[in-house]
Amino acid sequence: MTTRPPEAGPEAGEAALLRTVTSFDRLLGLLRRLSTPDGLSLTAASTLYRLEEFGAHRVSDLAVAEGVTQPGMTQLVSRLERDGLAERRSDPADRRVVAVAITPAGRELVRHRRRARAAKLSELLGDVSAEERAAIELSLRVLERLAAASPPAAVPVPTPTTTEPGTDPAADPGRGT
Amino acid sequence: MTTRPPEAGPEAGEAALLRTVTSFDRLLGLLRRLSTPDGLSLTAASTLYRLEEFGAHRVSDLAVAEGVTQPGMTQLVSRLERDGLAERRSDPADRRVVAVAITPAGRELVRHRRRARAAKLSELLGDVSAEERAAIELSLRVLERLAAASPPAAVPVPTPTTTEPGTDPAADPGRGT
DNA sequence: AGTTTTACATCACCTGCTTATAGAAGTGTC
DNA sequence: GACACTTCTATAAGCAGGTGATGTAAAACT
Repeated sequence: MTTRPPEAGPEAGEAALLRTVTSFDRLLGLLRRLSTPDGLSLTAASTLYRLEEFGAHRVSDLAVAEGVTQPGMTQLVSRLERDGLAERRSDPADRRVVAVAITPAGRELVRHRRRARAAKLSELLGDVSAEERAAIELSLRVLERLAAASPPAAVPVPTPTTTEPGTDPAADPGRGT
Repeated sequence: MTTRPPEAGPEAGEAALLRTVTSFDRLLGLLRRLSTPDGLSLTAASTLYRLEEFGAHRVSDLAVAEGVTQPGMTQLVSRLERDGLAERRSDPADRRVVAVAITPAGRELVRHRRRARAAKLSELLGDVSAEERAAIELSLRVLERLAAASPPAAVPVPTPTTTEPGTDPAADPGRGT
């Protein structure tokens, strides 16, 4: 662990990449330690966050965005609906489409979860320097951006209206291609 | 998204923390996109990495280190053993204990996986600036360190010998408390 | 109108965890 | 040195959350 500046040689970057990959594969273990007892799986939480931030989505767009198959997302939406956290709305313009939207209860749970996990994360970051903390915050945002931009471009609702995202019950779930 | 220096006010850190938590919960989706077809779950990969880097571990230590229950780890070890990637050795000093060690085939697979995922990650990081890339590398190492240090301190084998870690078949899997 | 494509749901199945419990081996007590 | 107690791993039963294959209805093409 030499304190190598980022502009080191190219093969040094190669070695660092291998280390980074290892750390990557260990992330799930860390996520498990942050677990909160709200009964929400990681995919469920991420989906709810998305619905809250960007408004209604069609099922297939959610599937791509979360990196699961369409049947998997259909089932997840069914679970969310059963628990009152999301709801299905039919699109009058295209009756094949289902628009999935978050419910007030879903919003409430998202708020609670965010706070609970923030507290846990804050505790976990107790011994971390401000510099490292800043690096974590930056890199997680970058990684999130990468996830959104990667393979088949899972672009959420383009929010064509000027309403608050996710608050418009008639938000157009048009596909994001 | 102002380019705020890390020494900003305390309540600004609070808001950033909430964003960070959200990104955190989305990490699984990103991990799914990196998937390689080697049939290794994230926990399995992380466990193999650990065995490769730090040598033999007892089952319960692995369970703590990976954040799963002891029966869960017993089953994972059984799967690894069935696939020839790890093996159980009995500890003559304490016959309750099982020392789990990686096999040559396991090492081989770890090498392949690391390279395959490094290639995928490298591709994913194509548009990322060197600065952001350095932040990612740093933060992942910090997060890995945090995971290792958090709850009941899952310290691996102290490697009392001077042999290459993980290459000594008789590495003492003494508990790390 | 007939074919093809798109969008979602359903089905059967599997992996990877969980909790509860059992069993075997070490440890401390008297 | 027999007893209770603790520690370590394994087993059993069950559930959540995925997958791939397929069904069904609506839209789009020609």
